[in-house]
Amino acid sequence: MEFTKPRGTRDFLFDEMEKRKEVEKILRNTFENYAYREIKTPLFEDLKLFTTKSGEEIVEQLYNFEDKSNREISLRPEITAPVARLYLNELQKVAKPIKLYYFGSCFRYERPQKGRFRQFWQFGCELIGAKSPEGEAEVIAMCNDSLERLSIKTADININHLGIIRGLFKHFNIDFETQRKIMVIIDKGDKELLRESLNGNNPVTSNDELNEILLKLIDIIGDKNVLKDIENLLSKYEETNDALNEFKQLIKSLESFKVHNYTLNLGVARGLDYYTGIVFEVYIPELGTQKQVCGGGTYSLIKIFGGEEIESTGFAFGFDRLMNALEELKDEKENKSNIEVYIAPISNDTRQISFKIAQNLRENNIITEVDLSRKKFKKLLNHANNLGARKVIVVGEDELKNNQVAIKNMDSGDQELVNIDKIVSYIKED
RNA sequence: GCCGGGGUGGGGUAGGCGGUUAUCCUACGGGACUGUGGAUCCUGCGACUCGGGUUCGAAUCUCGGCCCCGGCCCCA
Repeated sequence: MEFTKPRGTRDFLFDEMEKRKEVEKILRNTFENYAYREIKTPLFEDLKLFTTKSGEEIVEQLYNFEDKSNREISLRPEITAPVARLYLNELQKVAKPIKLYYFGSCFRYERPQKGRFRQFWQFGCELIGAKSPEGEAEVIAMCNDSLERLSIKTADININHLGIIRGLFKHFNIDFETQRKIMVIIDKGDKELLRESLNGNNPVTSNDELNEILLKLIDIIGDKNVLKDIENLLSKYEETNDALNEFKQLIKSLESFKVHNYTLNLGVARGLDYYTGIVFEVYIPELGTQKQVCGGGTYSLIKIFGGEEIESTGFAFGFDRLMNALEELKDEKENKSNIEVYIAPISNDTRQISFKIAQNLRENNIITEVDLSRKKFKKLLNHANNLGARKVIVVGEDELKNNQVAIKNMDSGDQELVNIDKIVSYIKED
């Protein structure tokens, strides 16, 4: 074969697109139900937009290039930064809070593996300028709602408040560089590595008291009852009070928003310093190594791009991983075709009338296929069967003399004569 | 960027210590069957990922590229 698709990309065929559209529809309905409205940003942006947000190191994971006027351009690796840019360009004077959502593909030059592609889709949202625990709670509620509507029951939402650990850093006067190192290690979720990094031969910080608290903190995972443990642990560090209070309010609001399926997990972190409030991640254990299907949190990103200080809470689903999860979790139900009616003209003389019947059905939103290949009648039934059509309309001369056609139910094999004028109502009734 | 396993008709596969025409299933086309499907039979179409090497001879052995599947790194 001459051409193959580029590494890490995929073609989607009919059945798969059908499923993806269904998921997309559910997510759109959910987000719009919470009064979010859709935006769309370019597939490529100035390279600087992404390096400013994430550092020069990410260039090696970007699809970047110089355009014909020597502009440094990059395909977008995510949509948060473009949204922040859009906000600065267009939305600064719009009444807050602003709710927006997006769905589009992103590009990363990475090694493909399970749940990771070079072109992939993100479905995400931003709540801009509503920094409050209840704002964060509603965002999480919408995330939870999305998963429920997709019938994903094994998803686990892990929530943390980074203000807590930042309060500790402040208390112990930890410099930014060290903070960042610790955050990165916590983010990895590797407790052994953390222990080694704090207590080993070459510790990132020599503050024993801090180390001990950190090691205890990241072990705290559980439902809202672990709040007490956290409070006990932090009672003497008043720099953590504000964050802890916000955290408690968040949890209270979560209950009001009817979110019960969540885990408080002080081990969820982010390596980047613009996260200011809660962070959360959703895992689906069945997915294996790339089990994270969603990440989000509250951050102050816009200031980095030169805007006024404003906080935003958002998250994005890895759309392809959601699809993987649904595939993984689906119960064995057969892939039913959506073709409702197949029209089989018995002879060449009945073709034209068959097309008229087809158009009539389609005008009534009945998914209809009609033979266009001039196959023999027997083959037509075979084909209709392979397509999974529910009903076949047999258009033959004998019946047409009485202004009738035969409609065959492909499940039962039964067949009835129906007047041509009654076809639509006959199909709809069934 | 690193480590492993792979790549045979459209889809799924057998063969693999080199040796005639590369196996089977399925799909697709035609037919047995002049207007009734999922069956049967016949028949047609159609493949060794690419390039170099070893050899009289490579799907098979060897090296490299590309791609796929796992995993590591990374994950904004």
